[in-house]
Amino acid sequence: MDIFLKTIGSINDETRLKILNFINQNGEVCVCDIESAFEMIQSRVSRHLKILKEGGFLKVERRGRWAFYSIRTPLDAFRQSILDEIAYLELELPNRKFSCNKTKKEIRRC
Amino acid sequence: MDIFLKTIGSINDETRLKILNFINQNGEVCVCDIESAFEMIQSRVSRHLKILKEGGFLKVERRGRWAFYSIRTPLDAFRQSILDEIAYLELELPNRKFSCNKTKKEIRRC
DNA sequence: TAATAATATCAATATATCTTGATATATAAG
DNA sequence: CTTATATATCAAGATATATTGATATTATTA
Repeated sequence: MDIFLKTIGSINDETRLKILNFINQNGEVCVCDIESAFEMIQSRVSRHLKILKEGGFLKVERRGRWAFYSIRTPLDAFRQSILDEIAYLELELPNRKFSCNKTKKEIRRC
Repeated sequence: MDIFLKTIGSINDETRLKILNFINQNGEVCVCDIESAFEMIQSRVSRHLKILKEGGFLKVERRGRWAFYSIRTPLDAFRQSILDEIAYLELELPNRKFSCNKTKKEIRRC
């Protein structure tokens, strides 16, 4: 029950739907990717990512200075059906900007 | 998007999960059935039922003094998957009490 | 080791949602 | 036609969630 409500609560927000869809389309992204693409302040992005992670949709992997967020795999059927439903919504998503200070080598590894 | 958020918002509440599951198990119920089974005041029940209806999970049919709520049919695959997921949660549900003032004839019709 | 960059967390405020009690509406019964 | 019953809606207060700016933490670079 608590897990279910945490899952549902995590997608009960327009900003998080867009972020989740953005990651679903772009694959692994770091916090600053979302920050620059959505033009949101860092603390806001970080908080939303945390909520999506605790909702069971995202996983995070730290490499160097960066925290790379991506869709959790394997994803259970229920969360996958939610993800599919969100993909249908035709949300207006910003383009990825690659604006954080990664070296070419670091970007290549992403 | 707005419809999606309304759907998600409607199940983002412990009380509504229980009410939805109660209706899913008991079939058509009137407001007072939920009122007595859950020992909740009427305005609270009425409000939650409205939200579940607007979330696309319930339909309502007025017969006589009563408003009978039931799972909307046909239910789309996404909402059905949510309903199935909720059924798995093993929520503690109260028993139905049949305590409102229906005549035997009226109860028979339910 | 000091400075910088990326991220996380906290406190304050703003906004949304839930609960309650009061009132409105509609139907049925006396 | 008046009263009672079932339901819906509203306003006020309580609770939860979102946003922002400030600060903390961690890894990297100079």
